[in-house]
Amino acid sequence: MPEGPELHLASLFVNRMCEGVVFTGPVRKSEVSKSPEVPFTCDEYRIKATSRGKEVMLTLTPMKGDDKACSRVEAGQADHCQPIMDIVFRFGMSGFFRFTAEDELPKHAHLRFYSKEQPSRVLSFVDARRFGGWQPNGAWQPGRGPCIMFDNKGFRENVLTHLSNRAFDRPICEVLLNQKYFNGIGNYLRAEILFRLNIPPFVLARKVLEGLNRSEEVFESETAINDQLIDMKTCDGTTRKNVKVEAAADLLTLCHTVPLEVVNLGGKGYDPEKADHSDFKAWLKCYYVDGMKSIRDHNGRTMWFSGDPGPMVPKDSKSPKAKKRAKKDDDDDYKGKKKVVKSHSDRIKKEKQVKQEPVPKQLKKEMDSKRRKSGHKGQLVNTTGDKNSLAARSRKSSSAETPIPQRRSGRVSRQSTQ
DNA sequence: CGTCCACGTCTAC
DNA sequence: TAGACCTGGACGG
Repeated sequence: MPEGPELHLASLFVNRMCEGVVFTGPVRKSEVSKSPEVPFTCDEYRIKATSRGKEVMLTLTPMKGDDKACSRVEAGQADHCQPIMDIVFRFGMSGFFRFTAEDELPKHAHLRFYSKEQPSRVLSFVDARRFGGWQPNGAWQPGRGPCIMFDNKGFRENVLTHLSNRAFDRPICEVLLNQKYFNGIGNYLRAEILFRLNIPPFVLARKVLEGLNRSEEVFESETAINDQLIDMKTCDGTTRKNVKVEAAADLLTLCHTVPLEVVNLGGKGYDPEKADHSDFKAWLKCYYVDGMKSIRDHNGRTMWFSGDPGPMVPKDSKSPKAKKRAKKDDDDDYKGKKKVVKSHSDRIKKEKQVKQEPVPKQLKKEMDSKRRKSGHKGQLVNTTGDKNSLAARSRKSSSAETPIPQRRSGRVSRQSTQ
């Protein structure tokens, strides 16, 4: 669940679940994880979370100060208390937090915090792919910019004062993934943001950004930004005439407000496993939506958009295979989700499972990743056309016109949120 | 069974 | 600017 909104929602989740919970003992790490051990143990401590861009910080705070047994794990003996431990997490492609009973640990729970109750409950950092990780005694990663959601001013300043930097020589869609300037934007957000403004993804970033106001004066009130100012998608984004209106809908503003929309949806944001994912899917107007085009950028990441790709399109760029899914994941298969428990005896020995080492690495994996980046030449793909039948819709019409977001095939028939 | 794809960084030629 | 790092779901044969 890993773009800025998901990281923030994760911090809210931790604070909600851990409110009033007393944790105890050492922090435990799975064997397979390559992230560091967390040298913290305490008889009684609490957990709080905060987020910044694409990072989450957990703060472990001992409850009774020094009189309790607090010691460094590595020291073995209780030499001295370690007052507070900050741990900074990055989620990679698949990280998230869960809070479960001790005997229901999720698969891939790589860092665990145990509550003091008798049947103990456990806060787990879960990360199937292990692209994520953590740093004990950590600080926000240097080099990442201000949070796009919660430091709007800093974020905006940081971009506009560095436009001469070579980082902005690239297409806007690629620069939006540069966490030095857009800490919190990820692949679905860049698509949604550019789509709202009808900005071609492969236009020089500097060109799109230069001339934006430093101060965003239209929005003096931070609070007004959050809710709903975002329906002014009709703005062109290329003409700089109507300052007021444009400022209200400029790219940097949307980099702030669009992610906040996801936060305000509640739920978990991008998380296909969850029932409440349907709200998020309904929110998407471009990313993975039927009828939108997609193409791989210079880094091999799929860019979703509509209309003109812009002049800096990768020549001979690879395009993702014709989409075929779209169909299955919506419609009604939400109801009978097999997502049920299945928690049986076989689930209990989680410890062991987490342990098993990856045996035969590389080889086939390399093949896959290789193929992705240097794959064959392809061109734009209009998902509507390619999905089931090449004829299908008029891929032409959707290419040059103002996009009319087509819902993904599935109905978002409300489902009870678990 | 196999291939392709995924919400992201990292570092090494 | 390629890989590397990983697991697993969807889909094709």
